[in-house]
Amino acid sequence: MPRPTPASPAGRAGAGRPRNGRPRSAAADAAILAATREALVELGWSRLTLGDVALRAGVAKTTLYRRWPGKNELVVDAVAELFDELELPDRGSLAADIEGVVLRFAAILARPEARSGLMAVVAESTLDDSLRERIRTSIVERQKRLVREGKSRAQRRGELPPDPDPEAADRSFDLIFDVVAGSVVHRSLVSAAPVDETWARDFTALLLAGLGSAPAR
Amino acid sequence: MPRPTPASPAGRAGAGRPRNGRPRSAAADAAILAATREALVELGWSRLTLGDVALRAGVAKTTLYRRWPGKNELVVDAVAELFDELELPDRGSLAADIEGVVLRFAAILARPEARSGLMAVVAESTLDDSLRERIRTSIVERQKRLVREGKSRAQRRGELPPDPDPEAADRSFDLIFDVVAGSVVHRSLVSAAPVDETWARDFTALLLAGLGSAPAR
Amino acid sequence: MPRPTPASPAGRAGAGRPRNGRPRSAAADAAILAATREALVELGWSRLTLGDVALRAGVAKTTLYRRWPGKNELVVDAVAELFDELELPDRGSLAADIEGVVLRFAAILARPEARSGLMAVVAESTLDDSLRERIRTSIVERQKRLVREGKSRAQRRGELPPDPDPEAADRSFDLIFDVVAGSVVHRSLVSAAPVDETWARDFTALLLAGLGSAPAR
Amino acid sequence: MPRPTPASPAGRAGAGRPRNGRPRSAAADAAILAATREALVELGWSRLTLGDVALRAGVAKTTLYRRWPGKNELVVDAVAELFDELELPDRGSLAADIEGVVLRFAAILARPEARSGLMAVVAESTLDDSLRERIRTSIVERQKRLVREGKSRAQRRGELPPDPDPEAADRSFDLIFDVVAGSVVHRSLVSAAPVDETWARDFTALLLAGLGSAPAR
DNA sequence: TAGTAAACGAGACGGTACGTCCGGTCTTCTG
DNA sequence: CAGAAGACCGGACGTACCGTCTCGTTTACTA
Repeated sequence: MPRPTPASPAGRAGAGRPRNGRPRSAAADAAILAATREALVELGWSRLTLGDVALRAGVAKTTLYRRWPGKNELVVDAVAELFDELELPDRGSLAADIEGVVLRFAAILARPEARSGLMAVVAESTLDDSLRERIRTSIVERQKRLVREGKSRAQRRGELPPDPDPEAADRSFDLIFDVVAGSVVHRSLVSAAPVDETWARDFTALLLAGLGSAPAR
Repeated sequence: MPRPTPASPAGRAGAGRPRNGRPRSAAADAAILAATREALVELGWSRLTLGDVALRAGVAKTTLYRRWPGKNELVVDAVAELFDELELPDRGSLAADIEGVVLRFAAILARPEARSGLMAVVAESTLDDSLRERIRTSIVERQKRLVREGKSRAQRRGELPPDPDPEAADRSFDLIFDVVAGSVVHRSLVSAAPVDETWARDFTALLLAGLGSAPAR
Repeated sequence: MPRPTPASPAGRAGAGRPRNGRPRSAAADAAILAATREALVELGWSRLTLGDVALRAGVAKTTLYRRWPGKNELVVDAVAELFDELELPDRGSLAADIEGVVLRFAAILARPEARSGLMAVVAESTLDDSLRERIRTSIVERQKRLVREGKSRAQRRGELPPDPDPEAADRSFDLIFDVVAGSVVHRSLVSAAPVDETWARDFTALLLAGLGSAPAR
Repeated sequence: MPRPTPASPAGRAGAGRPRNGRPRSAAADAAILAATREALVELGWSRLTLGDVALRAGVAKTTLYRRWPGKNELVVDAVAELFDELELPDRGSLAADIEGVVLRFAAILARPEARSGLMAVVAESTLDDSLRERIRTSIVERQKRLVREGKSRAQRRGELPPDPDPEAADRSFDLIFDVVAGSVVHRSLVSAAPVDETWARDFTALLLAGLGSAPAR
């Protein structure tokens, strides 16, 4: 969680600025993000109020606006922290690894703060490029590490061939990420059906079969 | 679109009710839904206001509330109409059919009123079961017809075996729907990358390979 | 109190406008002005809050802002009503009439809502011409009637000569008004000393002696 | 102006306290009072903010609060300085002396910082006794010297009889002060009419005639 | 053809949240 | 230790929408 002071002006680098004046309270950041998640659970995105978040965090509204420009940015940061706990333990085979990550991802999506927060900011991002970028860097790119690790682990095991063509590798890489993340999200949020072991096994079977013969073009 | 008067009290059936009094203007419904889509394009879900929709539609706020209970329900109905134009022309092979529907689906998602409207109501539905149900019946179930038709068409062509076990058939049916819809949505809204012919071909290859050996278990 | 709807766009004339829509609640106006005076008593001008006034009046803040542009205008109207109760009963002689009006005027100024309200809006009016105008028409001009009546009554009694030169009459008229009102206000608000019968008698003696020989020039 | 450091804890007198540490900047006091008057001119009392005063004075808010308890007290001190420049040059006759002081007093009231500052603190003082006391000692009592001097000068010239009864003398003294100050203030701030030589002459005539026969009771 | 009942436009209503601003206090670093 | 800087809490500001309500008006069907 070493996410930098959220609203800091991009990059922020090291301690150059804060020479004068009272420094910002470090505790406030954590309290605000925690309060945001708590409010998301109880109220959902649309009924969530910055005044209410400030109240829960024991902080003045001013403090909140000093650090985040608005509700969307705050929610992105609050939700991003949830996904940092995703890990990919080595279960011995590619199939088991995939099933594992699918179930863990679904477990996070089962939490109300993730469900409503994530979808709402994605919706907002359709008309706000800076917000989309914030989501991409804070959440999406951050989790591609899981696909990356699973793949190289499988290559070490010999379950997948090494990448001959780096360009094609990239393409299949992005494809897999979209298929895995998209399918799980759709199943759990839109179809509103459980992502249980049965579904995970079926999905993994489909994906592995596709992967095996997919070298595409 | 023969969608029934939206806020009508479920069922409704034959014209038993409207015995006397001025009937509801049929034009108003269409004007309101069109105005809603227009406002979604310009403002996105969160900045869209019902007062503004009423103004654009040349209608009083009262009229709007007489027909829909709130913003979410209105947006669901406005967006649902967009998806009714999805068709599945017979392109001669299962692969071509899948590529076709993926591209058409992506084309709809490329329209701003669909992007922000759809994701926003999905987000809202995480804490509102009746809204989720409305989405399911108005949008999701409605489009499963495409998968159903593509599948039976492929079975007629002999590209897919007939369903031996109806229970397993249902499972694979839902799985395919989530994979197709979820992957396209994730690619276009979250990854913010284009769903072009290259991607559609790659995705179709992966899916078909998986389908071939999927009955697994 | 036939004071017109306060925020009405100047003049307003008769009932031409309110053809459409729900009409404004007449009761709300009275409740708001009463609540304003109540709050002035308890809090004074600077601690008085429009939100608090709305709360006391059992009215939404919006309603308040729909009728008055701001705190100053509201307070002017609330205070103006207080001065409408000033009367000038005929006590038989000019001296007795003056003493009477001085005491009644002082009695109004002794009420906290008048003290702090009046001075505060006068202070604000030093940088706001429209506010000064509002004070002039709503309060000052309104009360000149007292001087006018007292004077003509005295002329009828033969205590004062009839006005030969109307221009000089105007000048002495304004002078008397400023001297009476200014002295009483200064005594009671700045010097913070009581305007009792003794003071009223002394002041009246001074004024009458001055009046007798004042036509000067 | 040798007014002592305003917020100093009453009395204190000689340099007993400031034994060690950095001494308070003497320049800061003057800068703050000047900035206050400047802000009063531009903004009026209600829009004047302490943060803005500190900024104009080139001083931190902390420094300001160390010396004055709040906005009202600061404004009283800033306005009080303005009235110290009132003098009463000997113009040879009582009538000329009165006309002179009336015009000079009006000239000060014509300055925006005096107009809005003075009336605003008077308004505030209606619910704050300590503020009223501060106004009385800093402004009102201070200027009674003018009436005192004019009166004894007139007695020396033989224009007024010596005071036989000291109690009655006091009463007429206060009365004259309220009439002069009150009339000028009311004419210039409430009636918003000019206090020019014509008005000053009319007013003086009225006052002198009243004074001549006023020994009251 | 008249009556009647509902839908309609307009807009005021009580509320809630917004994002900003200011008042006073506090905490840090510099002189 | 005074002072500059600025973050902090609290709370009012004036605005924008919400969803409801009350009007006067219009438009069909029914009697």
